[in-house]
Amino acid sequence: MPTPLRQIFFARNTITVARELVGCLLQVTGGDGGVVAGRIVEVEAYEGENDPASHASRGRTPRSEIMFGPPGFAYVYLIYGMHHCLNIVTEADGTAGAVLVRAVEPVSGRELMAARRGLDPGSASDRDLSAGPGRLCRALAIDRNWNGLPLVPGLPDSEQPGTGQIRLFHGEGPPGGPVATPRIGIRRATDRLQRFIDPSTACLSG
DNA sequence: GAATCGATGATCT
DNA sequence: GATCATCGATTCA
Repeated sequence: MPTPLRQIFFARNTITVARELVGCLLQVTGGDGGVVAGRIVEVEAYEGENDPASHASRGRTPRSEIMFGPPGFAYVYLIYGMHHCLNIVTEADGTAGAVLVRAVEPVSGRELMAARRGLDPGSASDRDLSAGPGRLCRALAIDRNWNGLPLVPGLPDSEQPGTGQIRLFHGEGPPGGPVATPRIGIRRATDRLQRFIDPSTACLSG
């Protein structure tokens, strides 16, 4: 396994980080000890107070506080009462920003992902397993207990009960670079091309 | 295959 | 009380 991405990777402009995350490997050790990994194929960049679609757009609140903190931590929240979304905090400490991980292509632990999703591993497509932020969190067994978990080595683990470990590794990006498109499922700032995808995969949401 | 719609709870006004 | 960075079941074709 190559060297994990370190905190300095995330301590940069949110859009730059989002672009460069496409193709990286996401490896998750669940609270149950199961290990799964996927290649990131779809992300969205959410900036701070100048991005109307961002949870940080109205300044610091109990929920958005994590986005203003140091980079390389998980921001996990519940949406529509039933789905979790995984974000990675970006920018320097004090500046808000995060990248939403919207889809991964399963690389290992496919059977465990299918079991967690309640699908038959034989007939489920990669897209069924982990395309879409809610599906992805389900397949990776991530819930809001993981909020605030460090995703990079060298930081003190927050030792949240019932959580595991997330690590990211450099990977092969798309040949022509990631493609920028409008973000999905939002109402504000829909003109911004801040969704980045690997166009060569069938494992995309939306 | 495309369109529609309900579930369900934290967050913010 | 309205909103929401979603998903899956259902309906119609």
